[in-house]
Amino acid sequence: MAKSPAHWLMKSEPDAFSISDLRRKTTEHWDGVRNYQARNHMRSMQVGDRVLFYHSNAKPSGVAGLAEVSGLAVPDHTAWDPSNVHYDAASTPDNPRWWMVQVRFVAAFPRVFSLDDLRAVPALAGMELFRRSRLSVQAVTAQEFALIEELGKKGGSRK
DNA sequence: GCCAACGTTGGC
DNA sequence: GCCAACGTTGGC
Repeated sequence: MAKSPAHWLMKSEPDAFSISDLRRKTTEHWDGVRNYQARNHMRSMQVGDRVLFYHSNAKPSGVAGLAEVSGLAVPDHTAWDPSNVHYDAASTPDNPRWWMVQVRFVAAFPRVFSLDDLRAVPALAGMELFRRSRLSVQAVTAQEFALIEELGKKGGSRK
């Protein structure tokens, strides 16, 4: 049993699904993840785990707000739909390959705490984000999470 | 739009 | 099991 709550960073392209979308919907399934490491992270998540909602491919990219895990991983049914962009014929209802958790909106930062903002904080220099930039679901430490929560709520730069 | 990083696929 | 080719991610 992992210590609870754990802390995560989850990426979404805001054009597809943003922190504002999550605020409007309150909860949403985090579907479409097609990377094994990211999937494994989701399968280890517990309800109540805390999440940094990260906007990727954005202007600027960075942490846009906070969420929490509100539902354990379940099979990602979008993998079974041939018309879905994330369709994967290798995933079946009998033997699902891809999974998704449910997340719940917690807070939106007044401004995105950008990559530049993150890089400017020495205590965050060890973040996986800087080494594994392509991994869409990452673990963060409780210390990193607390610092970004504090700084993000104050508002990042306007870049 | 470019391109570096890197995960996946498939031939052998 | 190796590794080249290929596709995707994501910052810029």
